[in-house]
Amino acid sequence: MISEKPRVRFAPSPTGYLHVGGLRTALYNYLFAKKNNGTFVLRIEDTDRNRFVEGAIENLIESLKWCGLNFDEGPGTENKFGPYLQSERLQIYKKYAIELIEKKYAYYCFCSTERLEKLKEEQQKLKLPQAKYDKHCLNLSADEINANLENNLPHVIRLNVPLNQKVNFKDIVRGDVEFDTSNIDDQVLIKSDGFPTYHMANVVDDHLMQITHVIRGEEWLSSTPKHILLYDFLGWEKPIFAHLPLLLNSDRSKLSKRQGDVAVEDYRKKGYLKGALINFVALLGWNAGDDVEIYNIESLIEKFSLERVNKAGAVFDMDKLNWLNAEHLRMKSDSELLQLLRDEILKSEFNTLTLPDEYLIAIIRVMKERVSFIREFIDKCTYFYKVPVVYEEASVQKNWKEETPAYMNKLAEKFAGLVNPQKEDFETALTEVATELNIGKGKLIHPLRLAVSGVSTGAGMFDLLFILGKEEVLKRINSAILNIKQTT
RNA sequence: GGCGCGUUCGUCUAGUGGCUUAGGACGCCGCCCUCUCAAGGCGGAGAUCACGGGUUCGAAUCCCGUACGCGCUACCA
Repeated sequence: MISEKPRVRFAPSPTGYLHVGGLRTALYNYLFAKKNNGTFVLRIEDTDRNRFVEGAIENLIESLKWCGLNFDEGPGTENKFGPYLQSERLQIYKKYAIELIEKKYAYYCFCSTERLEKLKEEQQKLKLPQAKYDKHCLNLSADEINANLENNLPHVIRLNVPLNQKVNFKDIVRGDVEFDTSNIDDQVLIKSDGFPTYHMANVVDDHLMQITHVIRGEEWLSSTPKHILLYDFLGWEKPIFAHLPLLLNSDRSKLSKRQGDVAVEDYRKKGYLKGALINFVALLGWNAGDDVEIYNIESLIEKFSLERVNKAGAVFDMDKLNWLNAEHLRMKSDSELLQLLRDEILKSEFNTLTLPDEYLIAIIRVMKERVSFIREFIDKCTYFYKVPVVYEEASVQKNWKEETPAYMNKLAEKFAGLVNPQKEDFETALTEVATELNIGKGKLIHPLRLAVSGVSTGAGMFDLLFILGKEEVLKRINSAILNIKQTT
């Protein structure tokens, strides 16, 4: 446990949807906060006007909420640390940028993109280890700067990175990391449109919002020294860093849209349960050190620790997600499943049917062990929703023999005599018929299943009969006798 | 190219110097259960712990090097 209450943030840029990698980052932040009685902040890093996407923020928050990762502070919550949209904090960044300029830790740069490009080209031609800004504008006189500013010359503000210094920090996941400032460019802090870059905004906000732990993706590890410099120049206390391993495609490249679904909403639409998605994503890069694989959010909060986060990237394995989905589905109560199934029916071809709760719950009970997705309570047993019109060819060949119609007639007769039959009554009746005909029960069960369901797989035979009810069963048997054509 | 990070079964991982003939999970295969399909139970195949050197009585575990992968190298985040 952390003694002081930690404050962590999930700081996505609103590019249109919540990426599963982002979900994992958000989740670890959330778990860490909840575990340590801390605060989970959502901050929107919308400082790139070129990448503005209409509705992206709403969509992001919607996905987060669906997953159950509710933030304590963020857009819409009134708090002394707001606003939480960086685009609404421009003056704040400007203020600190000016402070840095006054301390000579930053400077105005009036270089044109043309000059910058030319500089880069020349440096590449010289095969320099890397292209860096040449600090040209650092040498401008005060008069020149003022004149340029007065003439409204386009400009940026750059970080004045010192040469030949070591910057090191301790990362919770990676241990000690060290960089040489000679490899760090004079990063733009404030762009010519007045917006800050990520580096400036994230440091200023993390400080002002009193963030204690910066938990983010590994792609930020390389720019952390710039942030360290900024904290030092501004005289601020640094947060603790934890850089998370990346999520990967099956070919070990960074998880991308090209190779499958990456948005949380995609998985939601495909029918994954939020509990399963969370469980799965939590285990991608973290484990408690034991053999437990199934978690709900509470148990994750209880067990989570940043120290047990792995260093290496993890491949997103759909097979395991599917298995987890089935496990989570089975953990749900009948009434929870009923609600989910009703939602699913509304979206299906059976949305006009009036189905009583007891009927659907009966289906849920017999199909629960046979499905991985809610939609399969429909797709894997459509015979509960409609009369079979086609009969599975392979099963017809295997089970529908010359004598079968006679057997089925006999069964139908026996069933017809039953009064308000329960599951066991159907079973007894079938056993009697088998005995009378002097055949094995299988000789009746298989063709009966085909006649009643049209397929060869599914719920137990007598469950099936009971759920459908005597009248429906009789109808289907008779219809099958008329419609199934023997193939032999 | 430079800088940084990483590397245990196909995949997610356990492992922090002797308990390890490297354990679990998903997937795969087989058997059992059984009216089918599942679920469940049992079992199997699957990792020379990237490679090469050290340190040590002893290394997947510590050190060095190499290879490979990934990330960053923007007035994108």
